[in-house]
Amino acid sequence: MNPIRVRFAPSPTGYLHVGGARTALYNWLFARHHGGVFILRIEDTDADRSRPELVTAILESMEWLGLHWDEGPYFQSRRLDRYREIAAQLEKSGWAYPCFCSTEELRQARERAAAEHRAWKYDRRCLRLSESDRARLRAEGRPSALRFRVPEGGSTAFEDQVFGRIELAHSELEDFVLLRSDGQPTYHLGVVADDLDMKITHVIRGADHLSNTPKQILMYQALGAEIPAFAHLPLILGPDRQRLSKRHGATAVGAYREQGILPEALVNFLALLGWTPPEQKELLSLDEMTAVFSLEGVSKSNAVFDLEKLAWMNSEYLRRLPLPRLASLVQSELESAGLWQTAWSVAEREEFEKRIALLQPRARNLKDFTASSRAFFSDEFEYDPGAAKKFWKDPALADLLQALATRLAEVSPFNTESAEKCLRALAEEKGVKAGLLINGARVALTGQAVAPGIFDVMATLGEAATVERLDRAAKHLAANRGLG
RNA sequence: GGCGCUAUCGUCUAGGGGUUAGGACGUGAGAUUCUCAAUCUCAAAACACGGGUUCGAUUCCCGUUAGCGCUACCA
Repeated sequence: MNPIRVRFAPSPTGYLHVGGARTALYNWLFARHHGGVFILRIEDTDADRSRPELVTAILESMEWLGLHWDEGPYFQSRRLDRYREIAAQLEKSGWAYPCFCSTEELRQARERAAAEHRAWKYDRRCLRLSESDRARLRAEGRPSALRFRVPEGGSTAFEDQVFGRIELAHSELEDFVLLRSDGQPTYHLGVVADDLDMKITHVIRGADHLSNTPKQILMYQALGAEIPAFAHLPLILGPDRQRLSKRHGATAVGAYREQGILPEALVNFLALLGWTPPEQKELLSLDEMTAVFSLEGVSKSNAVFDLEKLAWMNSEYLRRLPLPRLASLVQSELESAGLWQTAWSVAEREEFEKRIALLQPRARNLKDFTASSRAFFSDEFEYDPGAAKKFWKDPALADLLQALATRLAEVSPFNTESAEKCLRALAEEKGVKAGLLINGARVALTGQAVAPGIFDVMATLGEAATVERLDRAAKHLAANRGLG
């Protein structure tokens, strides 16, 4: 009867990274699959590390991925009174107590223990303080944090939707801090209070919180509240099996966007990192995933982020992209590369789309259009040295390309077929292999060793540009030959 | 160190008491060919180790090892 409510709760201490994005995605899919509500919450209780501008960046990345939220974003920084209220409730019922120990003395105690290879946890000395001790310390102006009182014996267990039964002895837990001495709530207080108030039914988050869960369950119990279901997700690792971090290169969602990755490709790739759809289908849209998503398909072991597979998936999506959408994406690329010519936006839109259609089957990412395919959108391009070395070796090429330019200038109508007929006739006449002319022309027309079929390139570029570029290359070759 | 979790090709994974251990990415070979990609065909590639349980374990149990996580007045 209870509607399903889930949340994604990033903290604005960095950009949205791929691990967070996957957590958001699974929450989103779970909500959509069950017709539930997906809530976005910003956990910005760490005033020192939280940066407001990162909130905007995170929201943008979510939108870009297509993960729209139904409620929020809620900000923890705006709910401080509520946390203090809950803290007070816990203190009143004896589940929490003030701690006057300074962070400095605690740090020293911890270090001493570590040096002696002793396990250490807070010794609860402040729990033993009498009312009068507390009153005295307060009168002295000693600041205090509020600690949760973990039950002495026994253990707390729960049934994780992914990992199964998890149990932790209370002796392993220390009396953790709920409220810092400056009155700011800690993560544990924030999450529990929010998940409670927001009526979250399923907490789906990274497995790094697995060991935190018993603490939170203890808090739910202390508050007499209903405990939500938990589902922890295996972590995403770098190629060295270490937790993904900056030194692995791009980890932020935005960085992949900048590299020319399509959001649907990234989403699909991330979905498969730790989840297997029925039938093991690889390419799925958000809608298809929604239809079959289930926590049962989630894996228990960490997954390595494989850039190669992402690149492959991106090319699959790029090839399937409807032309108008691809065209507008390429337009943005060209604009930011300073290659956009406004004329294309109106009269020559069709011409523009023809070029994109020609390039589309080979594109691996959006950047290809402004990099290796630059010659299709600008007359200013360089001859790739590797390409020239590979296909411009033959000294006869200067004359051959010049002849080709001359011949092609007379072809009418000029199209794929007529251009091919013309080139092959010339090759035969000169007694050279067509490939020599073809590959030589490829470098002349595109500057690259790799490009679509040369006759399609010619037809797409048009007669004037084709002739001009062949002529230019012939002169370039002749000049360089002269220099020996 | 303590506690927790995990363990199938290089990577993502399917499977599960008896299978030629399946798929995808990547890799290699071939076909095609004007380059490259795509496409098609083929190939190499895995049950971490040791004990049990069992007629039979990759699968179930225990241990070892390894990896990861937690062990903060970070989240």
